[in-house]
Amino acid sequence: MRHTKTLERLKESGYRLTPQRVMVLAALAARPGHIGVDEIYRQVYEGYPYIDVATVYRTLQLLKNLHMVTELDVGGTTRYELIEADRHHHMVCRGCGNAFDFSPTYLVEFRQRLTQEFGFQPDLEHFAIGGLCSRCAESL
Amino acid sequence: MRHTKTLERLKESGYRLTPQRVMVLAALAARPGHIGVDEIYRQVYEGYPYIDVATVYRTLQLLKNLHMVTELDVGGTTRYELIEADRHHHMVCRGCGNAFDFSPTYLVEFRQRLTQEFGFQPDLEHFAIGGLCSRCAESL
DNA sequence: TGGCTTATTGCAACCGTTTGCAGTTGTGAT
DNA sequence: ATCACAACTGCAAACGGTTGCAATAAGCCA
Repeated sequence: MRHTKTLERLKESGYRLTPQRVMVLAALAARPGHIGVDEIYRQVYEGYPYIDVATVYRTLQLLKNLHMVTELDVGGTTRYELIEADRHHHMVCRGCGNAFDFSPTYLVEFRQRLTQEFGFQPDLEHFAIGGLCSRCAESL
Repeated sequence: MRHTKTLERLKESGYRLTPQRVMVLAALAARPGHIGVDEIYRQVYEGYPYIDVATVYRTLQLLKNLHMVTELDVGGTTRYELIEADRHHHMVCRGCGNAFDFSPTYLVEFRQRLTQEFGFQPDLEHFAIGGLCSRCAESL
């Protein structure tokens, strides 16, 4: 169970461990990578047809605030991913829609300059950048 | 008229110069800075009550694709801005919601590394980053 | 175990944005 | 000036996501 620790953390944070939340987390854990709300909803629905989309959205919102999932905009559709130990950022290709990872070290210089020169503290935890991957760039 | 050139460019690109489009551009030009769809809609409505929100959205989408406006997400609400000669990026404060500008030079190192090491070509034209401005950071 | 409190849920209505469609209108050619 | 045609519009319906509310149930304590 990849999400057992996440469940414990939820409880420790003072939130209730409802079946709906467990099932949403199970759905997130079942499929590695970025998964859409509709997929989560469908999977939970299989085991519990009384589930409401609103609950799925509220759960995802909660998990996002607790930094347990990342919200990621992939070509117009919002997708979610369980946060694992190894933090990374995303490059989302506007050609094929795939998401690639890159290390936070790529942004340290950028962050430093904004902080030093403007006193601005950028949110870079869940940072994603659009663009064109090498394969799609070739096939143009 | 700050947007006369934009109008000409629209026509040159093969798009029709409809009254609705002219009025949307006028609304964008009337107020400097970032402006919301509702404000644009209301202002156009004053002079032409048959205008539909869908038309406003479609026009903004078109102008965005032609790189004549920037779309900017300021604390959950989407805002638009006419692109003028001096390009800049945005820092959006999650405390006060204000948007500050910074020069594209801040991102050259970041872009170079992504391109060289992954072959990924990031879209940085209309780049915005969330965070906390110095004033809001102080008052915490 | 049972009862209390309050977070959480399902429902339905809502919001901002997008889309299909049939009618309209800008534009370029005649 | 008129015509023809595709681009464009307004409308209404749809979409993804959010919110207010009354009913439910998780967690805690006795």
